[in-house]
Amino acid sequence: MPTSRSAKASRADVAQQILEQATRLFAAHGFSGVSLADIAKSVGIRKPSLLYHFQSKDTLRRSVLEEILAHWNETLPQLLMAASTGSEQFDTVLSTTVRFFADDPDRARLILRELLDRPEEMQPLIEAHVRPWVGIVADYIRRGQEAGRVRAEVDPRAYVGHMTVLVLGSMATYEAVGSLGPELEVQESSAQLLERQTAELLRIAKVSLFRPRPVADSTTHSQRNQDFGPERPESDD
Amino acid sequence: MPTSRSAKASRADVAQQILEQATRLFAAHGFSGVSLADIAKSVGIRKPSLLYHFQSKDTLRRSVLEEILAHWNETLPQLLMAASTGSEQFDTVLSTTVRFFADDPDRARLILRELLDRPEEMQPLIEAHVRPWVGIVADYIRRGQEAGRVRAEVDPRAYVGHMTVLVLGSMATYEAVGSLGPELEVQESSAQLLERQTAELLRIAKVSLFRPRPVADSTTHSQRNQDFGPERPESDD
DNA sequence: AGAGGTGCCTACCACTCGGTAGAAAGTCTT
DNA sequence: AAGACTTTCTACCGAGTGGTAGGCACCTCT
Repeated sequence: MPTSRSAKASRADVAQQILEQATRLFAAHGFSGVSLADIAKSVGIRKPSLLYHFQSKDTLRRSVLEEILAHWNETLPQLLMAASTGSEQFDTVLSTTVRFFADDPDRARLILRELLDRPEEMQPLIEAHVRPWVGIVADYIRRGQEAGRVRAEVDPRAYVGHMTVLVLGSMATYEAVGSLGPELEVQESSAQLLERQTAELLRIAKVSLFRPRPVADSTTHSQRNQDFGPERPESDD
Repeated sequence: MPTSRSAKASRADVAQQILEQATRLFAAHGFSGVSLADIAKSVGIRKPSLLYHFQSKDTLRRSVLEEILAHWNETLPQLLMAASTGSEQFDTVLSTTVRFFADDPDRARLILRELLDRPEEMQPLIEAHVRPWVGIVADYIRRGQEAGRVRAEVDPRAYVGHMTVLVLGSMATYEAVGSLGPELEVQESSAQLLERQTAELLRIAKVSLFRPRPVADSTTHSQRNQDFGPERPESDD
């Protein structure tokens, strides 16, 4: 076993570079649209060197996917522990999910591609990595429905499914979709575009979940949020 | 030029079969995940015969895409003419879009893949085929905002973009996403699953657009739609 | 110094890819 | 029946694919 990692490009370092480039290229062109030589070239090595670190192309694909899911499993539970109330937990899951994919849209592209290419293989991964917090959100929604805060017609699990797809799809295609966006003449930066998309996703997710607050009358066209529910833990009936 | 089409498998017939199988296979495995031999085999011919009908693999890809867009351009304007009021037009565009992809989820998969694989190439196609009715919807939303019917914070074009992605993504991955759905023990048929998805998409699209109707108080948990706006053409302020 | 391991390389393999050449088979017109 | 045209076929091509064999430089430990 190696004892010191002083010299340049230790093993883990190269493997990490390969993973990064593979993620980028698979996300952009799909698994079968990228050759091992392409990936090796973008790392600056030859194909057999790549196969020294990952036994096969399929191993590399699985590693890329696992890295994303591992990162996900590191991120969410940690933030979730800080949230005590159900309302905070819901907010955490929602905004963390959106930001996780906004931080690196390649993640969304890659998972979306896997969902399209290998739905049967993704099914158990969804079970393992998504179910737990689907449970948290679903429970919160159910309690919200009992309290009258959440729209009765919402099916908790179906809601989570649709929001997941909305986030994945929006982030995966944010350039093409964003170009439909507001009629700005000025060019928006990618960061700005992503920020706007993120805010809008959160809005849609909340508004399609929570019942509107009962407001006496709405004669003014004020921009006040009428049904952003989770900031108000106690329902009023 | 051919004068009679009596015999079996006229030219157009074979070309149509090729298009259908190519659509199916490209949707399932992606453009680079399918070989011309695969497509030819599923039609029951050899590869050179396929290349007799379509000069190259890329020609075939473009033809598949064009066929879908052509079908789309046949469907929508026709239904749109029947709709007189802005509210009806909005409803038509929304439900037609959802049903167009629910009718054949392969359409959604294929377009989503193109969006991922070739965003630059898709941009002008989006311009040409999506802009017109984005305009209709955006105008309707803007008028709705002036009348106070539509949430002021909605950006019309961004809204259309997100709804498009939501529909595409939901239909493209409806099996995987639907499996997260309600906790039914009974197996749901694909048709039922798609029907449920369709209804939920329409719900989300409307609820995230229209302002809730002012209701005096909501002490009962009635399932009455509180903010399905478009059935009520005149606003009340 | 030298043994052993690590990481990368060149060279090569069998196979598949999209695409072409050109002959054979069918079909229609006269 | 004969010619002309359309459609399909077999055979083949060069390029590129994932993957292997084996050597070579380098580092570390004894």
